[in-house]
Amino acid sequence: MAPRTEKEFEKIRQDKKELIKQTAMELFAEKGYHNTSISLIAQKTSISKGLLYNYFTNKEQLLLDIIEDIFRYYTVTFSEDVNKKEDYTKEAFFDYINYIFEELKSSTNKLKFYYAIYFQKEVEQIIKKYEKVFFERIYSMLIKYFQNMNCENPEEEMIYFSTIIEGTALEYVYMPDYFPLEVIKKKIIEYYKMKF
Amino acid sequence: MAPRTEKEFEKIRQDKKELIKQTAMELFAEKGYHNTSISLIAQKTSISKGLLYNYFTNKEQLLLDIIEDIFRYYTVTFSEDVNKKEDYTKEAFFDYINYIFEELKSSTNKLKFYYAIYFQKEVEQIIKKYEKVFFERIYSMLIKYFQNMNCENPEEEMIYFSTIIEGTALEYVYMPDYFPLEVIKKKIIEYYKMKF
Amino acid sequence: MAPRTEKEFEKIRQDKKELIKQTAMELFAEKGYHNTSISLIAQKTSISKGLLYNYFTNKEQLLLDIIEDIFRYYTVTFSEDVNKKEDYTKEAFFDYINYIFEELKSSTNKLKFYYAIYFQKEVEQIIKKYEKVFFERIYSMLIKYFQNMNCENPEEEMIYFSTIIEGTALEYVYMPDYFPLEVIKKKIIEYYKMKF
Amino acid sequence: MAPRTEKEFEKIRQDKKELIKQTAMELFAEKGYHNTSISLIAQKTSISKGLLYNYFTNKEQLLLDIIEDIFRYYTVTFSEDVNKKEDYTKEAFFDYINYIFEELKSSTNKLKFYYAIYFQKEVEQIIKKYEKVFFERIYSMLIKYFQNMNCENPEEEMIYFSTIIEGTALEYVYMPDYFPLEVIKKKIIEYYKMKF
DNA sequence: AATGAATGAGGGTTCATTCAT
DNA sequence: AATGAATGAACCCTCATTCAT
Repeated sequence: MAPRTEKEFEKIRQDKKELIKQTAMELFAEKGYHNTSISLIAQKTSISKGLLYNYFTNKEQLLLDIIEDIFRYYTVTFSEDVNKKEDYTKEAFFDYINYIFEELKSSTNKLKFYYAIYFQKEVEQIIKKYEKVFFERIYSMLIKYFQNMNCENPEEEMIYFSTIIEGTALEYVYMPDYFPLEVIKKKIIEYYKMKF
Repeated sequence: MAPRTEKEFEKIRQDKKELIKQTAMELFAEKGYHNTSISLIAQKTSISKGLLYNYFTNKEQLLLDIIEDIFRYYTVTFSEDVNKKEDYTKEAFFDYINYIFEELKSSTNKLKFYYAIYFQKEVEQIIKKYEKVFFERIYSMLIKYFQNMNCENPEEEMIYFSTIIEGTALEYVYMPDYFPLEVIKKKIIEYYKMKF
Repeated sequence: MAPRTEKEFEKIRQDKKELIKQTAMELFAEKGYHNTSISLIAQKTSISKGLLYNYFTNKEQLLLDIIEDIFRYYTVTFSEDVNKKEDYTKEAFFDYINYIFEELKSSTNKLKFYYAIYFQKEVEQIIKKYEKVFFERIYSMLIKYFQNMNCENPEEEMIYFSTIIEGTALEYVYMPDYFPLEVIKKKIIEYYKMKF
Repeated sequence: MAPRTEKEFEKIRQDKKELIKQTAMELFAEKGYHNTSISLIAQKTSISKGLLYNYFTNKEQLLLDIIEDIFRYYTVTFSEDVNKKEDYTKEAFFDYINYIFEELKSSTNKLKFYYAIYFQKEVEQIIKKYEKVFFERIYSMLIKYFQNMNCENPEEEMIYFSTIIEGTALEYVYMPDYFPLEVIKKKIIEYYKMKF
C-alpha cells in the first residue's frame, strides 16, 4: 500500500478528534461534566488517556471545543437553511418555527449538554461570547420578521417569542418523552396566525 | 457553670444550619454543585469542615435540604397568597400571574440555584420527586382556571402557559438586569385577555 | 433529703465509671476498637461526650482501664477460687480445669475483647506487662501440679496444657455457638487421667 | 519511542501489586488493619497513594486480596505436599503433623497477619467464607485419618487435634522466639503414638 | 457535674495530568 | 502516534478531643 499522505494523516486526526468530542459530549450530557472522567472518555473512544491529551490540551479545552462546535453547528445550519431566503415573509417565519422544532427533536443531546453546563460559572463567559454573536443574528432576523408583519412592537414580540422557545426547549430537553412538542408548536402557530 | 438548656442548643443548631444552607445555596448557584467544595462552604460560613458534618450528614444531604426548603417555601407562599381564594375566576388567574412575577423578582437567588442544579444528573431523581408533588398541585389548579374560563382544551393551555413561565424564569434568572420582565407579563396578560 | 456525703458521691462516680467501661467493652468486642466511637459509648451510657472525658483522660486510657480490669478480674477470681487450696493435688488440678471451662462460658465477652485487641501493637506492651505477672503465677502453679503428680517434665507439660487451653479459648470465642466445649474438656481430662 | 507491550505492562502491574500486598500484609500484621493507613502503605512501598488505587479498588479489597493469597497459598502447598498421598495412613498423618510445624516456621508472617485481623469485625464475614471451603477439606481429611486408625470418635478427635494446632499456632506467632515448637510437636506425636 | 457545639488532624478516595517507554 | 503507570492535589468525610456555658 502506498504510504499515507500528509493530508490523509490530517484527516485521520480530525476524525479521531471528532469522535472524542462526540463521545465526550454524550457523556457530559448523560453524566455531567464532573462525573465524566477523562479515563472514561478515552476508554469509550478506544484510545489511551495519553493520546487524548495529544488532541486536547486539557479537559476544559475539550469542553470548550465542544461548546464551540455546538454554536458553529447552529450558526451554520441556521445560516444555510434559513437565512438564505432573506425575504422575511410570514411563510419564512412559519418555516423558521418548523425548523426550530425539527432541530429540537434532532439535536436533543446537544441541547441537553448545553443546559447542563449553562449555569456553571466556569463556562459562562465562553458561552456568552458565542451567544452574543449568535443570538444577535437571530434576534435581528426575528425583529425583521415582525417588522415586515406590521407588528406594533417588533422588539417586544421578539423577546416574547424567544422566551416561549426557550421554555419549550428547556421543558422538552428535561422530559423529552413526555413533553408534547407538537401541542406547543400548534399553540404558537395558532397565536401568530391570530395575530397577523 | 450550668450547661446550656436544650432550647438554647436547639436555637444555636437551627441558626447555624440556616446560615450554612444560605451560604451553600449561593455557592451552588454561583459555581455549581461539584465546583463548590465543603471546605469552601465551611470557610465562607466561618466554621470548620467538621462542624458542617455535625449538621448535615453529607454534601448531598445538604443539597437536598436546600432543595426541600425551596419547595417548602414555594408551597407555603403559594398556598397562602394564592390558593386561599379557591374560586378559580379570571381575576384569580390574573392575580396568580402577578404573583408569579413578583416571586421571580423576590427570590431570584433560589431560582438561580434551582436552575444551576436542574440538569445535574445526581440531583435529577431527587428533584423530580419533589417536583411531582409540587407541580401536580399547580397544574391541577391551572387546569381548573382554564376549565372555568371555557377554554377549549384546558390541559394543552396549561402546558403552554407553564412553558412560557418556564422560559420567562430561565431568561430572567440568566440575565436579571436585562430581561424585560414587565414586557413579558404584559404580553401574557394581553394574550389571555384576548383569549377569554 | 439529707445531702449526699462525699462517700456517696464517690460511689456514684465509681458506678458510672464501671457502667462506661462495661458498655465500652461490649462495643469494642462487638464492633472493634476503631469502629467504636466515643460518641457511641457516651450515647449508650446515656451521658455526654464531655462527661466521659471527665472519667477517662482519653479513648486509649479507657481501653487500658478495661484491660487492667480484665486482668484484675482473672487474678482475683483465680486467687480466690483456686489458689486458696494450695495443696496442688490431682483433684485440685481437675477442679482447675473445670474452673477454666466455666470461666470460658461465663466471660466470653471479656475473652472476645481480649483476642480482638491481642495483636494490636499499641496495646501489646500494656498487655505484656500484665500478662507477665499474671501468667507467671499460673505457670508456676501448673508446674507445681505436674511436679506433684510425678510428671517427667513438668515445664513441658505445663506449656502443652497451656497451648491446648489457648486453642480452646480461641476457637470457642470465635464460634461460641458451634465449638463443642464439653467434648474438648472430656478429651483433656481423659488425657490427664490416662497420664497420671 | 514505541510504547511498552501489553506483556511488559502486565509484568510491571503484577510485580508492583505483589510488592504492595507484601508491604501491606506486614503492616497489617504489625499495626492492625485500622492502624495502617493507605498513606503509610504507599510510603513504605515507595509509591504514591494514587497508584495504590490503580491496583486495588479500595483498602478493603487490598485486605481481601491478601487474605485470598494466603488461603490460596495454603491450599496449594497443602494440596501439593500432603494431599497427593491419599492413603490416609498413620505415616501420612505424622507427615502431615511435620508439615504443619514446618509451615508454622516458614510462614510466620502470614499467620501473624491472619491472627491480627482474625477478630476484626469488618473482616469476619469475608474470612469465614474462605475458611469454610478451606477448613472443610482439612477437616474431612483429618476425619478420614482418624477413621482409618480406628479412632472411636473421629470427629471429636479431629476437633481436639485442630484445637491443639490452633493453640500452637497462636502461641508461636505471639512469641516466636520463646515458644518451644519442637516440644509441642513431640508431645502431640507422643499422644497419637500412645493412642493408636 | 454536665452539655454538645466546635475544632482540626488525618483517613480513604478520585482524577486530571505527566512522562518514560 | 501511542501506551498506561505514576503522581499529587484536592476532595469528602470521621472522630478524638476541647471548651464555653
